[in-house]
Amino acid sequence: MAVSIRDVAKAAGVSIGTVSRAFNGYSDIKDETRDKIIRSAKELGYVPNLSAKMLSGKAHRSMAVILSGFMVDRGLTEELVIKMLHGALEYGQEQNVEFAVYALSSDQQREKSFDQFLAEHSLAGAMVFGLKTSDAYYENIATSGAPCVLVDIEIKGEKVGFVGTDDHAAFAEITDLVIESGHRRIALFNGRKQAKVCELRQKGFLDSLKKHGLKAEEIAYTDFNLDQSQQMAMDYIKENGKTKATAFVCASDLIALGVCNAIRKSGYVVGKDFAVTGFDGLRIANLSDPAVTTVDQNMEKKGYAAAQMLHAIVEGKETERKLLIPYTVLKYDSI
Amino acid sequence: MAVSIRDVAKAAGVSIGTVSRAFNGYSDIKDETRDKIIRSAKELGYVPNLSAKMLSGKAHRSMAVILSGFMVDRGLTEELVIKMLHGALEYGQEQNVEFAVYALSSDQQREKSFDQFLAEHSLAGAMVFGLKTSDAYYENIATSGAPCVLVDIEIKGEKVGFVGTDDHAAFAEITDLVIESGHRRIALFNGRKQAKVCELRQKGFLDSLKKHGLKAEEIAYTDFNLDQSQQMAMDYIKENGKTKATAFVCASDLIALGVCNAIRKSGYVVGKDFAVTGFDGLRIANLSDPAVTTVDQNMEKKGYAAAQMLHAIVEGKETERKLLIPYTVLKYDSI
DNA sequence: CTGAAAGCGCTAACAC
DNA sequence: GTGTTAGCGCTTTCAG
Repeated sequence: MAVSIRDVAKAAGVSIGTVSRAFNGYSDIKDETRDKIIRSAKELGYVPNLSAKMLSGKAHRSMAVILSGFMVDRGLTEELVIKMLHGALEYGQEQNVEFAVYALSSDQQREKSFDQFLAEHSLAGAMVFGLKTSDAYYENIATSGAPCVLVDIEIKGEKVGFVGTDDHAAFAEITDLVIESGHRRIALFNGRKQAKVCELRQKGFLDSLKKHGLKAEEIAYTDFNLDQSQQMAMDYIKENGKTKATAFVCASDLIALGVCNAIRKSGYVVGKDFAVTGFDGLRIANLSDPAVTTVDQNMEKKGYAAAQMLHAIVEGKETERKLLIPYTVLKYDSI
Repeated sequence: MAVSIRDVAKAAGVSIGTVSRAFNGYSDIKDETRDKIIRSAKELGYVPNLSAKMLSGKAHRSMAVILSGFMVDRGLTEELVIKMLHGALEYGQEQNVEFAVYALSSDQQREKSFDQFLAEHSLAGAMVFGLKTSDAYYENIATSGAPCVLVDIEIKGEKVGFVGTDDHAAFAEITDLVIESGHRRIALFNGRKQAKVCELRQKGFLDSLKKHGLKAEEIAYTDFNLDQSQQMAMDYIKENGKTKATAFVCASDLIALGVCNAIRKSGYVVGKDFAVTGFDGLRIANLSDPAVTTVDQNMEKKGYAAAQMLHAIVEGKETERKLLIPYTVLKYDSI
């Protein structure tokens, strides 16, 4: 058995209560006594037992970042996940609060409710990333009384917050850009039809077209997947050449890169024969040649803001419950 | 206060001991009683308190993945981190053991020893990724009695395991490839001089050259960083043109991509005027044009294997304590 | 099969 | 200032 507070007390010749006080920064204790206790503790290699601490009321109450669907949607948005984590964990380090990261599959969410998960892990709250409307927690969180901040998917609830991007505005803006560069026949290569963000992006796309008196030349749905979008674009270009859409507005950078590949493989030049835009601001979009015009979601900021909002909710502070993080349009030579 | 085992006991008209037994799958309990208990528990929304469980000896004992330097080395190897996590967490889901992920800075490692961290979080052990020899845990883990598996950096210790890549062999192999493609004046663009892996890779490089009766044309050190390597390659090519090295063997894909950019910006063609190789098997290496010849470390397998090894050590099972995961040479048109 | 009771390590009154 | 003690929620003997 590990060394406990009792061992320290014995070694220092005091009672366990005194040891406890010494460790919890109480002032009503003689410096001398405290020093002696600290010294004995160090010698014995005493490590306070968190479980016991929590049990006796002193909630350590850390927070968590829950990644939903992390194991399923492999490789889609690794960079976004990492950036979000960087942001969230940075906030944690700055404020000296600990964030543990967990990946929870749909099945795991079904087995154990959001509240149960938090309770089991003695968590004061969690921010959730990657949640889909079909996930068990989607319903779950709305009715849970526990502090929760969602990234990129909005749910209303007692202690629930939301941090996201104005997908509609961002997408309208990038579509505007394509139109302003002279294109009139424009196709949308969207992500999954069911996804909330895709719905918003599509709406932004259509609203921009409407504003300019245009109509969508084509709307296609993909799995946010490079190979698939490449194949679809390949087929489309083979069939139509340059007689139909001359610009491909894509719902993600991965889709856009697939389209770029298709254009090149079909013997055309990206940015000259066809315009392509992406969405996300992934590094590869910039490394591609020509660099793909895209919208940087500022995912790191989102992670940071979500952590901050969660912390505020947990602490019972007043805070905005809905936050849209400014995006950045990155215009490059692909249009 | 949340509902406790006592409430359930009262509701079901039994004692708390019986409730405990019912929940822990003991056989010596009447089905009828168990059903009643389960039902009451569900009605009351009972959630077992993990802290109490642990305190009373029943160690829940989950494991952790500790990311060292995650907040510092931003953007370097996101893809590798994610792949490692995918592997480790996949093992966790398969075996139904929970892995929590923590990011610990050098400072945090200094504040609290590895053992303390584990104890505080009631962790049975941890796998550590991204550790450097200068990190506090490097010394710490060797003397710790706790189960630990390190990825890509070897430490010996009582319950310490290692999962990595045969960097020496891999690097010799890719250098062989460059030589076989006809190059004779070959430069190494390495990573940080202090890094263990860089030492090994350099050795592999030199051994391959020696085997073919060649000598290094140039050895340069970078920070595993695209911009920096690009600048260095730029300067090198501007100064020497094609009169010196005609091939750049790089210690990472990021370095290689920087070199490729430099070659292009200098008006030369990658794979024709100069050969370039990378290391890591990042996706961008493949998306680049021409795709960069590289070595896939199979990071996902490493993560999986590390989780598996850790689990075995924690459970006290016999297991290999050192594992080199096979790498895959990906030959493309950059050489 | 089930109840009663002794802790697990710690905190927080309450004494002295 | 410091010792004493009653729990926190749960598991686990030990009786019956």
